[in-house]
Amino acid sequence: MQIYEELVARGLIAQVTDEEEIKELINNGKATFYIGFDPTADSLHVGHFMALSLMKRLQMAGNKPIVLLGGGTGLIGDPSGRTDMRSMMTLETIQHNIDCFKKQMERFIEFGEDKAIMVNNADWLSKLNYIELLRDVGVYFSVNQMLRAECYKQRMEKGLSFLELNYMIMQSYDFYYLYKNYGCNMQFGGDDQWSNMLGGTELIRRKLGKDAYAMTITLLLNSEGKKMGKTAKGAVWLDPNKTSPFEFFQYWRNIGDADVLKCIRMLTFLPLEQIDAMDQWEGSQLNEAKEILAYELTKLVHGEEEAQKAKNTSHALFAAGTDDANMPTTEIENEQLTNSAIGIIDLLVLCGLSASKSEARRLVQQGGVIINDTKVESIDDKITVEQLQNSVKIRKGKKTYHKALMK
RNA sequence: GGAGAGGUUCCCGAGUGGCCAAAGGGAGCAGACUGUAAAUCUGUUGGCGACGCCUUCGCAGGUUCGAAUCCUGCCCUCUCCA
Repeated sequence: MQIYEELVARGLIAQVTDEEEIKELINNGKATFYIGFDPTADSLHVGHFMALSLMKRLQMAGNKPIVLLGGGTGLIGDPSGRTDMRSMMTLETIQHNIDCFKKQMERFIEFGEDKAIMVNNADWLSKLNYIELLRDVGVYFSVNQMLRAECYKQRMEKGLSFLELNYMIMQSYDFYYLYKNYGCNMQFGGDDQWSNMLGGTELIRRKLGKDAYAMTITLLLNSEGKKMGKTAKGAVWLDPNKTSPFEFFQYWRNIGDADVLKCIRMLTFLPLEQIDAMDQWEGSQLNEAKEILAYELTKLVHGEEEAQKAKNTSHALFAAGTDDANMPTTEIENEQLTNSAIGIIDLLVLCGLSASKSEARRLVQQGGVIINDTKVESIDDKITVEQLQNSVKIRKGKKTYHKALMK
């Protein structure tokens, strides 16, 4: 099976500008393609991960990837598919985010001569001259068409600033620039980037009379149509300091039944035959599939050792219910004790298991706190130094475990 | 620039002088049921030294015994006109 066919089989392709041509290019390793990453945060997330895996897949098939860091476009902010404007970032923040991105990317993609290259669009975008740009590039864009673009739909109600409207032009210019200077003939990206990407192919056609291609990756949606890779607290990050390998593992371990196979297919590098075999699984057998998914992804992102650890912790907690060394731990200082003990409410707050004492009280009153396998019955319960010296296992709800011990 | 509408708690959205820490829904959290799933049901969702007190309804002032609600100024958004 060739790479294009594999991408289709994995359900990764959302839209393409010219199927035959793209198939021909990537199946024969003739594509030089780019994917843009705007430095919107100090860590990559699952959406970026998908793009990077696609990049890796194509690289393995002999194509040449260009990672484009959006040092310039990040200054503008992509309005695509958003209901409100992104907050403006300072140059320093953007630079910091770019540095963070670089480090994480090097884990996935091989950079170097004849391998992948990395560029920053600040290098050319920030040098543009307004009047020149308007005359050279601006003429080729129809405002009427831009406003009709799907990605701005939501913004037509809430308001779209001129700054943001220009995002599409910048991204189109990037493609044009890379085409001219790096022979980049293809752009990939999330499906929400479709309009922006078409802007680029159109610009190349109009300015150079050449064809370039674009292809989008299916957005990872769950069976309810919501974007995956997000929790109530925010994105699932690839940075272990923002989302620990265990949390990361658990996120995938707890995926809905209806979404497991799709995720395995789209996100892992497991052979398709093996995945097709899992397709038959039903009911609680899916737990096994979820574990495979969680393990594979944790391995890709955090390495085999961390993946194994996360898996062990998960087993220890949910299967056996015993203690484990990898549990998040809070050390209690002497000053935090009164009469050689600490109230359960204070302890919960201290460990970050509750945002406030009120929340902690509620939690206890609703029977959601278990200490060392015993349910806490009263909000006045105390934990003594002796207990803390041996370490105390706190369980909040069904899935959150924490350990507290004396420093 | 002109005319109109509007900014409410995590989000949507009610409330137009006291009964408002603010309806309803969504989302979250906890409990039951389960397979660490989904669906469903129940409770809960500003803070604290908690039958009380403090902070919150765009921002800053003012009127009043009392303001999310009335007045003044400012900021922001949308719609129509230019």
